Amino acid sequence: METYTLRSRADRPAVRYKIDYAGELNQAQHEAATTLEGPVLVIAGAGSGKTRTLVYRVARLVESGVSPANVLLLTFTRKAAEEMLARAATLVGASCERVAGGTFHSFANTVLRRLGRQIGLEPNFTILDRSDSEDVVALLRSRAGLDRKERRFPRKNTILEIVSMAVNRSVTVPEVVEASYGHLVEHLDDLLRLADAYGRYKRERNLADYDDLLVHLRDLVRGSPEVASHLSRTYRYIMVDEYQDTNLLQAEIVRGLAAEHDNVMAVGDDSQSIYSFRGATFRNIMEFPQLFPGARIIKLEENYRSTQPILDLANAVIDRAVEKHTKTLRARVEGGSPPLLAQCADEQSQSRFVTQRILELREEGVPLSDIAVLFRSSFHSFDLELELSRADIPFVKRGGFKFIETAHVKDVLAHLRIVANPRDAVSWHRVLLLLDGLGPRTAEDLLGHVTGAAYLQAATEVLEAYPRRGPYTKELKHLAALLREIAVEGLPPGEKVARVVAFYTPMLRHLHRDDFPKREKDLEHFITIASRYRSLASLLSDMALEPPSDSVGDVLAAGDEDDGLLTLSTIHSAKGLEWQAVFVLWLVDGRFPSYHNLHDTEEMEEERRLLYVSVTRAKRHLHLSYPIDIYDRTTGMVLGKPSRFLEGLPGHILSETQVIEEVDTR
DNA sequence: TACAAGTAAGTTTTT
DNA sequence: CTTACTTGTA
Repeated sequence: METYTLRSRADRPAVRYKIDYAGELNQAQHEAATTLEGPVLVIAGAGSGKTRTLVYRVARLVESGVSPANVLLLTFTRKAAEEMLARAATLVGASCERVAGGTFHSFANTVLRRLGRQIGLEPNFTILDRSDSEDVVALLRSRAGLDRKERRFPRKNTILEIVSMAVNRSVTVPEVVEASYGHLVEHLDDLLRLADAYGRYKRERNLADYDDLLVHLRDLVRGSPEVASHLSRTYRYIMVDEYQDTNLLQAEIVRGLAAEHDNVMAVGDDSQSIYSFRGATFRNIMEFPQLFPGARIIKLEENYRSTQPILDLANAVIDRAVEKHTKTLRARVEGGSPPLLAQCADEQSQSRFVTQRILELREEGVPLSDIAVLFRSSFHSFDLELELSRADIPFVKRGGFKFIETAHVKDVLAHLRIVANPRDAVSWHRVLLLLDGLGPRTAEDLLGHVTGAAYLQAATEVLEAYPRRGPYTKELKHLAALLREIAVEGLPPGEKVARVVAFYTPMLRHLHRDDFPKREKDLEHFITIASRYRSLASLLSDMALEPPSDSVGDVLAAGDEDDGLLTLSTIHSAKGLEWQAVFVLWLVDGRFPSYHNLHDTEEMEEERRLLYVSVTRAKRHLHLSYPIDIYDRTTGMVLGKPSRFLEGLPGHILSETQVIEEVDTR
């Protein structure tokens, strides 16, 4: 038969992009943003436009015709994901907001609510936060009779640290004890029994702690080929930000999710790995090419954030790291002067120095919202907070204690969690103890009956029919009525919270006679937060995974924002952020680096990276400060030596100054 | 026996 | 300010 040839359609348009990718990104960024298929590792130095690159890559994917629903963006906080997607949306359209995004934990939560049954997890499981987990451990410990004082058995906090460390580092409990808790070796058998009981307890009551979310998701993608393949086909393009702060479990999850396509872009900076206490390891970055053979590696080294003198300090700090990884930041921003190192007589003087400099900066036109004060530990800012209030400088504090972790908010939450998961013994326990005359013994007896009930209705009937008599008999009936009331499907979450608060307020007043007004305000605030939600389930998940970090003070202060709020933050919570002016407090050996980590090289290296992260948050103005001759009561040490990370730096890197008192000449 | 209230000490970083 | 332990009370 003869043939007739159709000519190829030369005029068929290749995808036409609205965005000029080559023009708006530098060469390395462009390569990263436009490489869509296959594994890619992006080593992104601080301020190198990593976020910008990710945003453009999302846009590129969408412009190339990939459905947003097939893209997964895993970030360190949900806020980071939201911001990136919003920016991508302004580039190519609102559909970008349909990209799946969030933290590993929140992603795991979503998937497990849908598919958890495969591994024996009911969809209404309750997420335990750290203090919930501690409650469980305390209960199990006393049940096992391990709280008798002759044994000097470790505290619940320590027990959980060990168990959690084992999970996140993917090692066994004995290995953790041997490596980091040598003094507890004699208790190893009991620890193992307790760890075992803890796992069983959670399984029986449909509870999951933070670690479980990751473990379950890992098991899901590893244990069941159909589920893995289903997920892998849903999420055809995966991006993981802050890869240096992922742990082995998370790497396994990524590996499993990408099983069908290998389309993974991991972005990170080994010099900014600061979460090893959570099991994170920058080895994940190093080993990415082994996990994904054929991975393309792209380095972003040009810094668009800071002036060269600031980067000189950053480079000098990280240059002395034991394991250094070949990356030198080069500034694209002109000018700048060396960072200031201020020696202060005492803590007061440091606080006043910072306050005064902030006021000067504001005079010079730097808005408060573009200034931050960073510190190693949350409590390092207490004195400064007083000084700032005196000077009428409004601020928000990130990191440290959150409003959601206060006892009264947790009490209210516990009622709602019972409704969501009637088997949640932790919340039952908490709620029952609130009743007058009802203590741990009675609560446990009641729990035996209550959590056997499959439905809330049955559980409330148990409360009403409880045979033992006490001052609490009537209150149990009230509680039962409340729980039934807020279990009604159609009632909006805000209203549910309001009813619990109404029920709880008399107890609050009784429990906290001295300071209940402050706490009542927190609860009102909580009602407001809750009314933003459509479903109780999403409210509860968010409160566990992405709790609002604001406190009552912040809400009030936010009213008068002429030039915004000053930020106070732990270094950990400052990750990924930037400001025109940055202050770093307490650069004293023993505080920063923290005395906890003085003995261990690995941990000392992490402290060094923490300083690197702090320094690279600053765009133009950087102030480091330290008080001298501080007597630290908890350790009995006199802290007087500047941080070892600043020792022996070339003279021109820092400009050193001594803060002195004005001489009163009146 | 079970609960409440009072006293003495310990506090990194976070999902 | 919270937690663990001690003492006091019904």
